[in-house]
Amino acid sequence: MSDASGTVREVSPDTRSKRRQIRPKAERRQQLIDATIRCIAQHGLSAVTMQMVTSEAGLSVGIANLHFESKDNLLRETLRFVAEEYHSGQIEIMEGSEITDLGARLDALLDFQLGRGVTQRQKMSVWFAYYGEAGARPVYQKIVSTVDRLAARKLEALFAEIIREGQYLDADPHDLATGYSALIDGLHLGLLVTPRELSKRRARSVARAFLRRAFPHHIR
Amino acid sequence: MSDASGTVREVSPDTRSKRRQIRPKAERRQQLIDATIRCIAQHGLSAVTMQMVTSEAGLSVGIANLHFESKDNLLRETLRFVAEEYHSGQIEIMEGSEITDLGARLDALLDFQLGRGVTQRQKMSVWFAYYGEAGARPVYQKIVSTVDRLAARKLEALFAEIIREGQYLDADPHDLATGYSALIDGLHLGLLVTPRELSKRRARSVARAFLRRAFPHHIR
DNA sequence: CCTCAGAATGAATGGTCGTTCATTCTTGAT
DNA sequence: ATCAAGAATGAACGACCATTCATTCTGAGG
Repeated sequence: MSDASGTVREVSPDTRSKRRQIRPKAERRQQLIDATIRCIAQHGLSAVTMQMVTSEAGLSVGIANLHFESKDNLLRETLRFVAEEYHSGQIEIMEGSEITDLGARLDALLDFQLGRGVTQRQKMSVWFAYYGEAGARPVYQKIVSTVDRLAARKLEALFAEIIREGQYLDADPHDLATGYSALIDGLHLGLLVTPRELSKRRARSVARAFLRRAFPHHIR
Repeated sequence: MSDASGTVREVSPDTRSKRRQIRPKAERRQQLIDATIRCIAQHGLSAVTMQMVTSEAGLSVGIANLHFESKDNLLRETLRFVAEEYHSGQIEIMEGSEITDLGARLDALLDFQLGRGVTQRQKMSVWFAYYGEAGARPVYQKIVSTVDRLAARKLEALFAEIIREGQYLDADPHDLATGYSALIDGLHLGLLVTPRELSKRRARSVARAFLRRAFPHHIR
């Protein structure tokens, strides 16, 4: 459990140095954000303390307030990082020019949204920890909705293209995009809260079924 | 500042009764759970304190530890209450014998899930506040998954009935039920986090579109 | 080799939290 | 009217939190 006690040592004798290291500000900030993500995933947002985060990062307590002005700020920046990572990943796929086939592009998006990178417990925990507080904290709402809006627009545009290409009548790209995004969110939630009853494999199959019913000519 | 010393007295000793009231244990417990729900919705789970909850309930600090043994226990019981309220509402609709038409029953379910009672910000906030911590707290996972499982089974059975009645080929009730539940969860999330971009009206239309694509003969 | 700007440290601080329990008060039975 | 049972109170306590800042240490530039 507690490898902090020293049971698990750094292997390389070089890096093991307890000598204090001076590193550029940007690097330390990222180091602390990464540690914060791990702490939220392991202990829950409400149990995260500055001591916890800084010791997880292998640094001293004071450093968090040196690079971020406060705990509040650290948490805000951590949310911003996770949100932007997720949404920029989506947008990259939707804007990328390597994939020309629309069906294949949709598949790539689904792979990203329910693939290894995103559905790691760590990231999902952070994601929903903030969602849980969003109702009471407008700041969180703003951070999420800002990046969300752009991705939603891009998804809607992709769907519109597919609808045109497939001649799908009475299919509204706006509603379909909203439904698909909600479905993915809900599946993430299921993977987090009831992992016993929902495997990643099945989550992907469920999402794919949604797309197949909407765009039968493009999916499978 | 120091009105505790007695400088500010009750004005009208008769009507302004701050007289302490003795009530049965069950009533006090519910009173505290209700107050907890309001506090979580307003301040976020991580900001909730015992003082906050008890003063919201109009009672003294000590009372929470009298009726629940600890804060942890109060929070657990609050989650259990909200979870059971939501799921028993669903099950009542799915088991009820007043509605015989399967399409109408589906509509009633959707009305409940995205209607006034459930999508009040208060309830949604509580819901997702706990989901956010669920990754780190197995107790929460257990509470949710226990009630969830029963509702999921009932939904699956309803879907199976509809599929049989409508002769919907290659429609898997299990996958459809998972997808529908995830969609509803995702829509709740959207209503909570980005209420500006998703109205209740549109959320219902999106969910209805899902059901229509799956069961075209039953919905609309 | 020396210097010093500023990165890193961690003991100390003040504030807030959950919890306790001696005391007060209410109610129903006597 | 009296009393006992126990519900309700809130001041007090100890623990732990975020934040500060005097001090130590580092490494690039001279």
